[in-house]
Amino acid sequence: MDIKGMGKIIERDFYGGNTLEVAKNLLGNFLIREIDGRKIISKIVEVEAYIGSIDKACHGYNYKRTERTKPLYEEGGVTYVYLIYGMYNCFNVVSGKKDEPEAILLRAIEPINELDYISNNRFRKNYNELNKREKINLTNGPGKLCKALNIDRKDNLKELDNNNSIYLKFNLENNIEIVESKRIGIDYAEEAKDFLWRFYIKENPYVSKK
DNA sequence: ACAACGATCCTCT
DNA sequence: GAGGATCGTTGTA
Repeated sequence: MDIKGMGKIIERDFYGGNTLEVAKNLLGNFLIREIDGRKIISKIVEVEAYIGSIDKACHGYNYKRTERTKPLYEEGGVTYVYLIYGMYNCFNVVSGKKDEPEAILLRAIEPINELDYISNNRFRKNYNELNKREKINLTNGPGKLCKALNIDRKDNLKELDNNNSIYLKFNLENNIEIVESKRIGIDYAEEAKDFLWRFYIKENPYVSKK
């Protein structure tokens, strides 16, 4: 399948940079999910940055090391997938340097192809059977996009490269305006709840919250 | 061994 | 906007 603007794979050094910059630079690029013999393509439209050294919302705050937080300490370029509320998976791209617990949560994507596959994962029916509300709710949240792409903890701690089933590719025709705002669902995080570390593509209909 | 919690989502009103 | 679902992870003992 030919996708307009699709460039080469995003390589490991890209993820190793400053996490806030990497987060913004992810927007507009393509997420590729290979599963069940398919290649599902979507566009990243909303992300949040987490930086453990200074961020009370980060699972690796104050360099906390547990079984769960292990992936955060890897050199940027691996996955971090965890279960939340006993029901939903959240997918992160680990960023920054080794031993610095930093990652970027993917909060929303815009589906490009394989719409029936995504629709069935989410609502057990084909895309043309969805109502307007269901169509926009396919992938506009961190738990939703994992359900849509069939991502769970089996996908944790994997390199984001061609040898694995999740990786990114550049969008050579990326032309977006970025909005910065407060992150969602971290009211407990004291001063960190006000950090403007949520980034999304202005006016994109698949963003989870304005 | 156990209690408390959570980077969410869905269904109401 | 409010409330409930649901269970792995974590801290405490």
